[in-house]
Amino acid sequence: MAVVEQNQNVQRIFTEYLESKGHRKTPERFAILSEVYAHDGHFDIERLYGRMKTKKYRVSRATLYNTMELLLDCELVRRHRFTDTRSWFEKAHAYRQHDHLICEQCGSVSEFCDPRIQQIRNTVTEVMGFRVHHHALHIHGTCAACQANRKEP
Amino acid sequence: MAVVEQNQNVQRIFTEYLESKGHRKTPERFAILSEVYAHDGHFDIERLYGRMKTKKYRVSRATLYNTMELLLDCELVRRHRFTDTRSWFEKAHAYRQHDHLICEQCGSVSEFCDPRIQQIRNTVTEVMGFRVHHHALHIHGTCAACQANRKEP
DNA sequence: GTTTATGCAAAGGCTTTGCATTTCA
DNA sequence: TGAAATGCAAAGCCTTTGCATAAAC
Repeated sequence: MAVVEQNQNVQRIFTEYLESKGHRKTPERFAILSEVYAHDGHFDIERLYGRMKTKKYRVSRATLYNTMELLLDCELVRRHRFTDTRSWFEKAHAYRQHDHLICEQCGSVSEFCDPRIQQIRNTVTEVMGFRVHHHALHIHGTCAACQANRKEP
Repeated sequence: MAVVEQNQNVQRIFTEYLESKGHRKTPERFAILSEVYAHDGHFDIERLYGRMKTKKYRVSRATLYNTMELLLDCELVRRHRFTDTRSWFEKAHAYRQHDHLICEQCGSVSEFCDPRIQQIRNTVTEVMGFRVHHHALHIHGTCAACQANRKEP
């Protein structure tokens, strides 16, 4: 899917969400959504703030926090808590389901997919009656690069 | 394994760890370890502080934070980041491997086991060369009780 | 006797809140 | 016009840090 096309798609989803909830369609909200979808990978609020500040659109941190809540609610964005206390986000659409490998040496976060996780989700619903909304599998350890750099970490 | 027996076991592990690292064997550190192992389930620093304060042994929050780092390092304790920013801990020994179901309605955290997660860990190592240390699988959704309470959350 | 750990209070970092101003509907 | 969102700054919460005092070795 082309970038422009995807952008139109998520803007439409966000518009419908805002209308259904009776929220206002402010330019700040759409500028934030657009900036979020302009990049791949993870980001925190400060990085998003910096990007918008330097580029084109200046918004307050408060509005960033507020808008991220909306984007989380309509599932256009996902939130992660990795090892530090702050929140990390990533766009949720046009990104297949994936999980994360977190290197304890260099702090890098990489992605992987495994279909068995879906089976586990199904089992949890069947056996425990838990209605699954989403999941996060974080695998901590040492990435291949760090293993190569020093033999005994 | 009896509680007293388990306590002796983890105290021995902690002693050996402290000696190997050249750290001092202070009474505060062992009191904290003992209190951590006196309860099941998850706790945050404030709860641990409260328990020790009311009961018998008063330690500073700074010492709690410092000691938890030691207990994490020797793997007598595990740290979790659930939905809020603070850290949650639980004792690591005499607790079989398990993962967590987090209810988005009531905030309750329950546990489950699934052997397929071990297979996923093995695959990550084989395919991506990532040396796994530990993992955390968090499944978010609605618990059975909350589904029963209100049909449409 | 040294060196490390503790305890207290202050400082830090991320996030939330309060309120005046602006803006969408 | 009236209600809601923005922006700024202050406050909150959890955590880390600095430093004097106490204690382990």
